[in-house]
Amino acid sequence: MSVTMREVAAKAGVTPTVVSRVLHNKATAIRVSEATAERVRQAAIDLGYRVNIMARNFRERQTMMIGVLHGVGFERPLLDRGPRYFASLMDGFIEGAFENGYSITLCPKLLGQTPEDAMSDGRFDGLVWYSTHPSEENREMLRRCSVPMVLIHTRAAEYGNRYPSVTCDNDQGVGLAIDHLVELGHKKIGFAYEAHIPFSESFLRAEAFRSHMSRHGLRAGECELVDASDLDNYFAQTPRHTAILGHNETLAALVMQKAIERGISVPQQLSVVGFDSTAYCEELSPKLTSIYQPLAEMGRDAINLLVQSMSGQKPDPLELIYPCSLDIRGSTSIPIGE
Amino acid sequence: MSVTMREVAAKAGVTPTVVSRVLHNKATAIRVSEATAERVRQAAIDLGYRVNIMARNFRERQTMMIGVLHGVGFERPLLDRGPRYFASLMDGFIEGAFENGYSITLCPKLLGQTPEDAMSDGRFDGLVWYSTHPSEENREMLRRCSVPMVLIHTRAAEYGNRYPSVTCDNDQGVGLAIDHLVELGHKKIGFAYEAHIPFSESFLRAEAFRSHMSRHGLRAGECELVDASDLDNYFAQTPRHTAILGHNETLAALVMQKAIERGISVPQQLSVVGFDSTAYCEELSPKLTSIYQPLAEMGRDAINLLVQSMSGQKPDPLELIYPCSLDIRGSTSIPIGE
DNA sequence: ATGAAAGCGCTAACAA
DNA sequence: TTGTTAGCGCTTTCAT
Repeated sequence: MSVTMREVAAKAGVTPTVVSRVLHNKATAIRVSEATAERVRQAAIDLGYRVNIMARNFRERQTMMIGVLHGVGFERPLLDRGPRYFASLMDGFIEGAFENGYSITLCPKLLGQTPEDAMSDGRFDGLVWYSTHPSEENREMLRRCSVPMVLIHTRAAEYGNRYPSVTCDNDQGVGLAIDHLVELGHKKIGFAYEAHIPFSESFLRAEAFRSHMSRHGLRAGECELVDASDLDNYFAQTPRHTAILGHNETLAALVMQKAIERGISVPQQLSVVGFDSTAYCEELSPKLTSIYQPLAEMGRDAINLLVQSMSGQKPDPLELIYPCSLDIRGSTSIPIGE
Repeated sequence: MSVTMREVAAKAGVTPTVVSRVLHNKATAIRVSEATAERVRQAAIDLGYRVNIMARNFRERQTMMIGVLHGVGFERPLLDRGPRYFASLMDGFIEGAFENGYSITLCPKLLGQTPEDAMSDGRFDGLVWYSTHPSEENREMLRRCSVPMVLIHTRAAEYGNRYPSVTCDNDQGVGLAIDHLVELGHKKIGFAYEAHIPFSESFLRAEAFRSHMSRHGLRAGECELVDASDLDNYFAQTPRHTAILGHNETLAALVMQKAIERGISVPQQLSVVGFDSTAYCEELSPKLTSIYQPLAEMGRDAINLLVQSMSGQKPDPLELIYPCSLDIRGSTSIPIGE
């Protein structure tokens, strides 16, 4: 197989301990004579020695790997097209991890049978949790997790401040969107979300929706909540809103598509606003007006919090909350006939 | 720390050997009484036991991880915007790896100091090599690599058929582009590439360019090769071509941008064709006509070849070559005044 | 059906 | 300055 430390030691006429010290110890505390050290280094080169990282990781109980549980609780998204939420996050993860000398591993469900296994079997020094689905199953998973973790789109408090978190300011972001629509003259505004998939953030955003609507003296009752899985029904009659805010860019895109299929023109007859504002919004037709959250930056900073946790520090701050902005594109305009 | 096998064994009143057999052996050869097995399983659950994967990997000399050396020999590309070459490949890698129970790790250069380290230190069961930069440094790296690898965009023969490879049919792809331009009526066609970055494929594509030009009886001398790093100069005077084929989508986009900056309209005054045809081509204005290669599929199949290598089989076939097609978009039209 | 023993390659505490 | 020893947690012969 490949060359081990023992062989290098033999060739240099020393013990493996010395080889380890010469090759891998911090320069300060080597305490090996330069002559010996040189002999060892030469032997290592001659033999093409390379440390067995798995042996070392095993002994040191660290892997320099950060795991991203991918597709747990939702479909695995594509990177090369379509909604770019995950791709944006990944860019941030990669940047943050590489800066700190960590690598990023995308981990399928079946690795180690259950996600819990992948989380707790020593494979990773830390984990990124970006599933926004707070099912009992997922909560239980987080509870049992024994490695440092950072939460994205879930507040630290939801899990007893056990893990640091990175979120955007949903309330403020939604406020921007409502303000924009109200300024355009909209009064009948709906909020589309997936009723059967309880994203943590859809509650927050729905709540923000209600509060900002009422701030403008607008109605935001049951009728203003549009179930995304029931859009066909919704559009079967003339929509009861002149504008719809989607819980994320995927949903907003779906709303646009379904509306257009029904012959409802966007933005003339229906304005649509999304949440996320990635490059995907630019690809849609019309281009989607969307609330921007700095996903790549959030991903990078999440890794930095995680790195703090992994090195035993208490992450400071425990929560990072990013303000949103609004990217106005072609999917919003003044409402018809007003 | 976390629960070890020894503790489970103690609780169940057996030895670690038995625990290992019960919990991790293939169902067939367990050879443990059902009563004991049940006791062990219960003890494991009670204690929340989870195998230490690093210990196992170390012993078994396998990691179930596939490494993607990322940004070696080129800038690390973004996933969420811009040229989507790497994102498309990644989608394929992820799909192929997950299907086979492997995870995908993106590995920064600094991991283990040199890329060679990351390649040969036992971290990965296999590697994907998609750097198309055949520098002497890179060649040396491949030579020293001691784990199974699959090459993308580099033919197996370039490295003595030591590794399987996945490529597209560059000649056929370029042929499609030239045919398209000639059909439109173009005669003065240039090929843009980065003269100072010797991508393996730019030689092949340049060669294909020459051969297909001459098939049509068109000139393809030095003047038809446009150095992408010198585009400002090229466009300082009226371009000597009515159409330019870029070595990849990034370059083609750059050609378009530089032309438009100079007030040369695309496609009216200059037709542009790219290579790769990802979603990025749709984002450009005008949308970029481009040679399509099925990157995601290629990535997935590359992993499958790699998995064969990793399991000790000779990959069959050793080379996979994919035909290209041409996606005609808005960046090509009939030449002006002809 | 179960156990004992060895060892994967490395590093660190301790000894010389 | 160098060596000895032990052990990380697991799996696998080889006994019993």
